Formats: sequence, C-alpha cells, structure tokens
Amino acid sequence: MSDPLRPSATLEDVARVAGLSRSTVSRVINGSRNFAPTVREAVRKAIAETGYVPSIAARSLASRRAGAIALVFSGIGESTDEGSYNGEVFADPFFGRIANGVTRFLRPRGVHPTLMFAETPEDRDHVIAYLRRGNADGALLVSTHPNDPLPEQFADAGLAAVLFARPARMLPISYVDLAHRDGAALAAEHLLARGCTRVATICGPLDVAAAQDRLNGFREAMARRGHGYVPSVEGNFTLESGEQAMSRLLAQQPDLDGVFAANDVMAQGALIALREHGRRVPEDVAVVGFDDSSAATFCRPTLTTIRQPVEEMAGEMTRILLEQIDQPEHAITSVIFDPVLVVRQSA
Amino acid sequence: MSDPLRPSATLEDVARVAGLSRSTVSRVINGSRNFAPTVREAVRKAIAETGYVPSIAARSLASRRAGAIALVFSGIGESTDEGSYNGEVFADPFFGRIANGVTRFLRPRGVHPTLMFAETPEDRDHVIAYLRRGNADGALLVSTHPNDPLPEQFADAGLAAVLFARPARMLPISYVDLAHRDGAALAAEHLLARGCTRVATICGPLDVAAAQDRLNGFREAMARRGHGYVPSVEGNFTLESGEQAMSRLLAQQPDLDGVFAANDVMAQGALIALREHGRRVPEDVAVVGFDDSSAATFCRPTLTTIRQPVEEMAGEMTRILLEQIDQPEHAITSVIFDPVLVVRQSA
DNA sequence: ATGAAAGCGCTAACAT
DNA sequence: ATGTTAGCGCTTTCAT
Repeated sequence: MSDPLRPSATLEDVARVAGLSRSTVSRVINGSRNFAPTVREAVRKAIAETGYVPSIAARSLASRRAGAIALVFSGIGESTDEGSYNGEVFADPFFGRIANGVTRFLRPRGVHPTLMFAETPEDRDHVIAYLRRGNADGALLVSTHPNDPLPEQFADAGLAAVLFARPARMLPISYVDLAHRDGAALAAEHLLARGCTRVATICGPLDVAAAQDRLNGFREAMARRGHGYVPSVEGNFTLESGEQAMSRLLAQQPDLDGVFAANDVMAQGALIALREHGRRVPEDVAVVGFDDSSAATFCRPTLTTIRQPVEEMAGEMTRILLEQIDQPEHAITSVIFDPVLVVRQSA
Repeated sequence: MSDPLRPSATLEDVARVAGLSRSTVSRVINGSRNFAPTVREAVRKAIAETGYVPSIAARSLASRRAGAIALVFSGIGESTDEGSYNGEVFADPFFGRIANGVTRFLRPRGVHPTLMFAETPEDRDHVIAYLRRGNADGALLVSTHPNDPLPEQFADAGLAAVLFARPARMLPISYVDLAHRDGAALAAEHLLARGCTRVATICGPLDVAAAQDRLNGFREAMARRGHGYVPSVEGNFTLESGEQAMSRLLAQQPDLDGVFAANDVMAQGALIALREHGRRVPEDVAVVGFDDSSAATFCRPTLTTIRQPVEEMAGEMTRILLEQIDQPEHAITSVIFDPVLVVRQSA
C-alpha cells in the first residue's frame, strides 16, 4: 500500500531493483518479446517491491497513442432554461444504456471513455481538434440530428470513428445500426397475427433515416400480406405528437383496429388519445411501439414493442472502433442488429 | 488535410507564429501572470491560426497533474439479461442530465470527464487505483445505493471527490444535495392549499437518506398545519411499488383526497391505481410527485411535482471538485439546493 | 516580463 | 536478447 501523496516508483526504479535496463523492463511489461523466465520473474518481483504503477501520461506521450477514446454525443443537450429537454436521447435512458454498453466493453481492456457533448459548431471543431491532437485515439459518435455535420467532419479529418446509427448521407465511416425495416415488419406480422385488419401507423420525422426505414419496412410487410394501403401520420417522436397523430388517424378511420408507432413515446401518446376517444387497448385497437424504452413499461396497458439491443450495439460499436484504431487500414465495417418483438399488454 | 498521425500544432508552433517563446505562450495560456494585451492578443491569434490544442499527456506529465476528472456512476447499471433496468438512474434521463451539467461546467475550462461505472467490488477497486495512479485528479461520484462502499473508499484513500447526494453514513467528503425536506414541505403546502384534508404519502425505501428526508419533511409540514397523522406506505421508487402502495392506502382510507409520492415514477403508479379504483385525479384525489423527471409529463394527468435542479447541482458539484483539487487543504463544502414546486394537472 | 533549459516517465529506434 | 539514447510536448525553475 503506497502513500498516494508520495510519487510512485518509476520504471527507472524498477529497472534498478531488478538489475536490468529501463527498456528491458518496459518490454517485459508490454509483452513485446519473449523473455527468459528469470527476467520476467525479476521484473515481476521488482514491480511488487517498488509498488510501481505506470504513468499513462508518460506512456501516451512517448507512444503517441492516447490510450483513451472519446464518447461523443452530438446534436443533443439543448435543454432550455425551463428545464425541458428535446430529442430522443434525453427523453430516454438511451444515453445511459449506450454509456453502459460502451464502458462494459472497455473496462476489461483498461480503457475509459472521455465524455464529450457537441452542440454548437465550436463544440464540434473542438472535438475534432481534440482528437487530432491525439488526446483520444478515436471516437464513438452518437449523433441524433439528421443534419449534424460532425460525422462528415470525422470522415474528412480521417479520424477513427464509429457511428451509433447510419448517417443520413453516405459516409466512409463504420456504424452499428438496427434492422429497422425488419423491426417494423415484426410489428406488422404481430398485428396481423392478432387479427387486425384496419391498421395504421404513426411514423417518425422522415428526415431521420431510422424513421424512414421503420415506415417503409412496415408498409412493405403489410403489402406482402395484402394490405396495399396503410394510412400514416407523421409525428416527431414526442408524446404530444403521438397523441395528435392518433387523433387524426381515428378521425380518418374510426374503425381502426391496429396501430404501429415508430417509437414508444409516441405509442404512449397514442394510448392516451385512444383512451380519450373511448377505445380499449388492446381489445378495440392494438398498439405496437418501437425501442423498448422505459416508456414501454411505464404506461398502462404496457406496450408491446420492438426492442433495440442498445447495450449490445454500443459494445459492438466499441469493438469496431478499437479494431480500427489497431488497424487503420481496416475496411469500413458496419454491423446491423436484429430487433426483437417484445409482447406485453397493448397488442 | 493533415495526416492524423502527425496532426496538430504544438506549443512550439504557436510560439513561432506569435514570435514569442514557448514558455511565454505557456504562461499566457495558463494565465499564470498578467501579460500585456498585445501579447495576449498575439497568442490568441497564433492559437487560432495554428489550430493549437494542448496535448493532455504532455501537460499532465510536465505538471504532474492529470488534468482530467472521473465521472463515476456507482451501484447502478445492473441490467438483467432480459433487458430491464433497475434503479432510479436508469429509469430516468438522470444520467444524461448529470452528464450534461458536468460537461457544461467543464467545457469552458477545457476539461473532459472520464466516464466510469462501478458495479462490482473489482470495479470499485479499479476506480480507486485509477485515481491513485494519477490518471484523474478527482472524482464526481454519483452513488445510488445506500450501502455503496465507494464513497468511503474515496475518503479512506484521501482522494478528491464530491458526491451527488448526501451519503448514508457521515463521511469527510463534500456533496451537493437537494433540500428534500423543504421539497416535501412544498408538496404538503400545495395539497393543503388545494383544500385536501385526508392526505397520505407513498415514501421511498427508508434506507435511502433522501427518502427519509422526504417523508420526515412531509410529515413535519403536515403536522405544523395541524395534521398530526399522515398514513404512509413504503415503496421502492418503482412504478409497481407505487401502484401497490396506492391500493393499500385506498384500502386503509377510502376517502383519501391527496397523496404525495416520493418520486414521479411511484406517483405515476399511484395514478394508475387511482384510475383502476375509479378515482378521478385531481378532482377526487390530488397527486404530487417528486423529481420532475420525464415521467411527470409522460402521463395523464401530467404530474404536479417537486423539481430538482439536477444540471445546476451537477455543475456545482463539479465546481467544488475543481476547487478541492486546486486547494487540497480546503474544508469540506457541501451545497444544498432549493426544490421548486412545478404545478401541472395532477394537483 | 520574457527566454533558455531542464526535466516529467515513458517508448522506440538504434546499437550491440 | 538487452542496453543506450533520443525524444514525445509541456511546465517550471532559473536566469536575464
């Protein structure tokens, strides 16, 4: 047990105690070559004796590798002074789930993410400069606005980065994503299997790729089963928009018996509107959401929904980034995860 | 476009462009002395021109300070394989709000938090070791379990740390917290002002200091206004526990006309139970929650609740930590924030 | 007030 | 295989 106030032993100290040179000790520690067991043992002993712990600052300065990665949330955090929050990320434990998946993967590897938020152009430039400067070896980018320029800035700067979702424009950057179409298809199949025949959908903002995919996937699956026309109203992923969209759909088609909402929060809004219009869920109208966020279990009836394995996706995103840092020439790899239908009360 | 392997300007470059020496530029940047405006301006310009960003590794090696702080979430993240989440933090954008408050304070100071989760004893030891090594100068500790040993480990190790809430046991560590008693009193006053006369409360788990305070604060305020007895049922901050607690309270006292729940999620559970029991909110029973979390606006009626200024608290927590890192001899300072009543539909 | 120079502790050529 | 040496980019005495 070493005194935290006392400067800890350096590699030099270890070398002296072990009767070896600094570089040999360094090599043994970093396992860069095969050494005689006697040498390894001498080093091990000297480390134990001196209580040596490497300085990551020195290591990083000498090796020109940060040994750290940045976890960047971009285009979010626009909280107003009133304390309300915009965007899917803040209205959800999304942030925490991603952070959890990332750290879970990183921890065994002794790496820790540096947390960065980028809201303004200055923030984004700062993130890029920070990485260029070598303060992190790469970035995990969670960008929630379709027009966020940060992914492209990363691509242009040639910095290692992996996105959490497919960018709006094609970009030479790896990403992880969900098979949104398949998820929407699961929702369609489930509604049809329940016997729904007059089905509508509340889609998300169509400039968001995921919202597009969910809508198209749902329509295609319905079309395949003979339902060529599916009424839809566009929401913006908020509760209110879901509520309004549901009312509009009911006005259009009062005998509706099934609804697919592109996220759980809008589905919850739909639930509220349906109750106000005197519809029972799921008896009169079945409702399926998307995401399996906390909203799905925080309402009554609880939501049948399509689950995104966010933690798993975040872990894979991290794995890809480390791979890319290790082999900069490595090709762009993107991984698409399969959604899962979670059946609860609403459908 | 610069090669990411040899990327960014160094202090040397800035000095050359500014026509000054490295040390002068360093001093100006670190504000260690008063410089002529001309010099400051020259440096500022040279930095802008070169796009200089300091190397944290080099700075840290030379200054023997990490220049980084750790943001530690302890005792959370116990997601099950089924994909459900426990704990207040994950069931809420709490995590994001804290992270936001912290980064918002840190960003102008050029510091970025290193994100760490500590769930297991190994994790906690790792966090301590990480700090001892000097990889971070201090820690912001968000500990959600009353028996989490990490705060005490920090105290024992003599490491700089600030807690997000008052620890269960007294510890020589600074913290920020909410005046929970005052918040509960606000709830009591509001219910009484509405004309409620038969009021009950759903309290949180009583091993959590905040839950204790909210219960005591509520009871005291009620007692001051002549209501010596307030029925209470203990929940565990989950929706289901709120639902059950509400049912039990109704069974005990069917003519109840006001309820204070120790958090919004339980209040939402209470709303559900009240509806099932045919009570209208707020006409028959008024409900007040606590936290002003997203749950408060994601239900109908929307929740009247007590707001915690989480971002502000997180910012202050960060300020205290930096102060403590700067002056290790500085006394323990804790700051208690005032809660605010947010009136919506439920009461 | 400003500059010169000495490291901080480590890795990685380059020797041997 | 192991040792020698030259930095990595910055802060910080110590001179001036």
